[in-house]
Amino acid sequence: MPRTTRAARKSPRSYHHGNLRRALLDEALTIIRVEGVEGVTLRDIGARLGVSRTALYRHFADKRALLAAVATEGFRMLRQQLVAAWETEGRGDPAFHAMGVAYVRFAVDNPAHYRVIFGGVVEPGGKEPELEAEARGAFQALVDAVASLQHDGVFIGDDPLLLATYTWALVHGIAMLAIDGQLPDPVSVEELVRYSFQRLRTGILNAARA
Amino acid sequence: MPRTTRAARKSPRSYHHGNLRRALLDEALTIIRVEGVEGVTLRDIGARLGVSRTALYRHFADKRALLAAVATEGFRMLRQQLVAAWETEGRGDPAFHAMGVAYVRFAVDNPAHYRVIFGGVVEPGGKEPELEAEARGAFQALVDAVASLQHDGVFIGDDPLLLATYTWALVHGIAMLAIDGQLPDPVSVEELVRYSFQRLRTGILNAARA
DNA sequence: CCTTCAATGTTGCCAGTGTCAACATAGATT
DNA sequence: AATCTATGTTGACACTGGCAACATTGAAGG
Repeated sequence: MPRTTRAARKSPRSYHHGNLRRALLDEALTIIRVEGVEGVTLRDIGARLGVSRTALYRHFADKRALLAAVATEGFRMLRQQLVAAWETEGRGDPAFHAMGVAYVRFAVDNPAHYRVIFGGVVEPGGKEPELEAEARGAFQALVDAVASLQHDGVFIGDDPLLLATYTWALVHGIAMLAIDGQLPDPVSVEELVRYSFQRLRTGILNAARA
Repeated sequence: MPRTTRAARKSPRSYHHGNLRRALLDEALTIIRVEGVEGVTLRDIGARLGVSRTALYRHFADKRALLAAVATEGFRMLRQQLVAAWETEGRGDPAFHAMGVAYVRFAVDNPAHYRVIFGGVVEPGGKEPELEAEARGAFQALVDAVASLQHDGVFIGDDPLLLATYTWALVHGIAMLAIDGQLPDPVSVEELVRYSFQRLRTGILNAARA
């Protein structure tokens, strides 16, 4: 006869959790949101889920792998936001601006998560193929938009990869400075984004070419 | 009679080090360069200097304070590089480009150090007045250059603070993507910097205004 | 010169961390 | 019903940052 119900928090099953991997990911993300990456502790995650501290090792190689999975999910969410903004706003010139706003907003709304993705916590070198694929996917959304606007004659006909990387660096830099609290005093994120896209367009738009 | 010479590694004095604060900073920076921030250990630093593991607490409040000092020095070095490029190249239009190149080069040459400065390890919120001052100083070098070029009629007459922040976000974004290994495959840092400044200028230069 | 004292460095100790090895249990397969 | 594999647990270990108490030094003041 089994001891007591000994029910875990999540699932009705007692010993086997059923979907622990998913639960671990969600819990890790919750902690990251509230306390930042530093607050993530394998023991704490286990305790919150009513599970042992090493249960995690049946689903992730180590702590780094867990954070890599969190980063992977971050790239996926980011891509969804970007594509949504692009499609919703009509895949045109204003949609490109909306993409930029959505990008920066994602970082500002999820600063700790964004830092897990880009803060050097996990590197895209060789290992973690899923992470690399998802990263490429997010970037591809931007490249596609750029290529589309080039095709419509809105943007100049430079190498779309270079052009997309250029704009990516810009929004990434804005996002990073913003979540690091490094923006000079009277400058707000919204103001900076608005101004940056204004200046960016003047350099990118075909009409600006003499 | 004193035991033995018991000489530490640095100074001829035995018990008192003489300039331990400086030595701690240098050693921390050396470790950061080689192993990254994760490799920094109070015990290891102490051992390398032939000093106890807690000797550090007579010169820094805690580990965070040590890293904040490293970041402060990083800002100082960065500002020196920027000013040097600006002055050496003649304070003109090409000098601005040289500043950008120097900025990205600093990050690429000292990736781990750069991440200590901007990676959210230490925040510029309230505490650490020296860090904030040095951060402001580095940014001011950029603002001064922008204002100078505006005065000479090379750049458009927008708010210099906004314009400077815009260019800063761009080089910061390039630097971050580069040291994170996130640049898409065939794009090199040098190529991206060159292209970005080309595009940036077309947006910034007064001549580009219809 | 001798005493006193603040600055600086040391040792003992603690809670907390990631991770491994050995073991326990459950659910699926035969 | 017996067996096997996936999944979860317990016990241990080395390592970390940090505190309290103690030790040593060089300088200041009589």
